Amino acid sequence: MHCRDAAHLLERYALLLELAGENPFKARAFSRAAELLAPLDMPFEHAVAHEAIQQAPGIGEGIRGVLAELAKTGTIGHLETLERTIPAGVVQLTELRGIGAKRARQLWQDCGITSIEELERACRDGRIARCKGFTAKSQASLLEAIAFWRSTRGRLQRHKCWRLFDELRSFLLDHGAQEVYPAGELRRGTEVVSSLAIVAIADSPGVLPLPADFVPSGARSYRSLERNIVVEIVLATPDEAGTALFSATGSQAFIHAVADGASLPQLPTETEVFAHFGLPYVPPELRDDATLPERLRHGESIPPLVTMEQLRGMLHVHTTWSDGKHSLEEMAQAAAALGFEYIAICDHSQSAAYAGGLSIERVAEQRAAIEALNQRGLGIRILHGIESDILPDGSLDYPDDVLATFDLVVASVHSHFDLPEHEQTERICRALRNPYTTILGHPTGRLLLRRDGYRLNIERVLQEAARTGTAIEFNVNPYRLDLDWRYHQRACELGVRIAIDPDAYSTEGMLELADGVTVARRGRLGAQHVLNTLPLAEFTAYVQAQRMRKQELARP
DNA sequence: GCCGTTTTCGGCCCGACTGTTTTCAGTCG
Repeated sequence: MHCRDAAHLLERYALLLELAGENPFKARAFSRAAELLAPLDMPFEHAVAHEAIQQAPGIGEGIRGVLAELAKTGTIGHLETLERTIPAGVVQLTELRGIGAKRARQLWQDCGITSIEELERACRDGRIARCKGFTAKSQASLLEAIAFWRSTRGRLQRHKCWRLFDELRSFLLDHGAQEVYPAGELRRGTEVVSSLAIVAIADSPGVLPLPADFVPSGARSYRSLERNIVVEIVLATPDEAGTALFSATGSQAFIHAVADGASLPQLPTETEVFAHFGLPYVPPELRDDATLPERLRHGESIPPLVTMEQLRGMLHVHTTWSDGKHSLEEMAQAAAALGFEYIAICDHSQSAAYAGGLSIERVAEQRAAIEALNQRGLGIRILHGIESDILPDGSLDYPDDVLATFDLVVASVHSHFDLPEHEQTERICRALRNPYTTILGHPTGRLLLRRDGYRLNIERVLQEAARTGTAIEFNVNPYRLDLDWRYHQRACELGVRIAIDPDAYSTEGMLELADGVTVARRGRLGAQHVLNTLPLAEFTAYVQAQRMRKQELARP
């Protein structure tokens, strides 16, 4: 068992304990153990044998026993018992916004609700409003939460889809496939994925076994509806690999525009498929644009899109100084190993108490720690940044003399999401005018398939960013992918630089940059539009020039 | 369940928001 699977079971255990009415802090203790294990990339059995895990803070006698049981038997007996006593539908209730373990338990025990479908019927019949602790108003908001839940079903954030792809890829490679490629939306870079397409290459694809849940859906394609999203596997020989990949990648409208009614020739590479139709190779990220083939035929060329290799700086990462999982040194070393020239540590600021935000004293201590590491030399330059909360009035979270000590400032909204659009916009614009704001972090605050962004006039924000010379983040956390790629071209038109940031809480989080670059390419970003493609010297000069310019602007 | 003691109980990242049980509990970030 891999550590991440063990962590998954422990999280599940924590949730079921709480649904069973146990002390929430007991559940939290198991949840913390899961958080400890989740980032470890090793077999769970190895991790458990480690002294560092056995003696880690938060791991005591009870949890040690559960870990030992899990390592020995591959399961947790008590968890299995809970799975039998708590209906699966009750567990699912917690997927609704505004429903935690307490309320799910209440709906189950007091109102006899054991699934989301039942809850919906009960809300429509007005029965929930009569339950203790609920009213007509909460009944209405439950219906809203159910509608939102339904609208997000059958779609996955990209990292979850990659996990599913990796699992199926391993299976196919183990069973005789020579190569396995992602296609469809995952390859095109859509921010969420509703159907996963996979192309498996084998000399004799007819004899390739597939997981049991796949049934035929075409001549050489198989489909499963038994996962969170629709999954399609297309089998092809090496000679027809290019065509299979081209077809499975889509979009359908793009394929039609390329082939213009003609049938597709079976060819080994996609480049040959495009050449057959007199076109240059079109990167998958641009293949939602069905008018592109026609424009290419009329002489338009494909813009050069940013690549992972062009990124020089890893901006906006967290460490154990606030709520990150890895130390300053571990994060810096990991970024160095990925070939980055500089890394900007941006832990949370003092108002973010829930995330261990840094007091002014801690800021100074962290600065000294970073200087010491830079003295030692880790093969990467560490910049001292901060992710400063934007306070409700639009000011930043430290006085100017403290802000001036940072090498850069990412300013982000983490509270008061519900301001009216005009107030929220003005709040953010005020933060943009702050001379020390280098980058506006996750500009809309959306969490994909979880919550919409705050109400905001994005055009006004982009214009103020342009006027003040402030960069805007493209936060590649798979839940965020914020600023939405649809606004990237507008930002570029206005001359606003985009910072492609991992917002990583662990060294693994840094790896999400590569996939984030795929999504950024969808917004047609080129290296020249991206702030952190600048070499270190130019980056620091940019920050200095930006501060001076803003101070000029601030003068009456 | 874990932890640290003003050591064997009483806290548990902290503040905002929401709805309503009008004085707080549940949820969220």
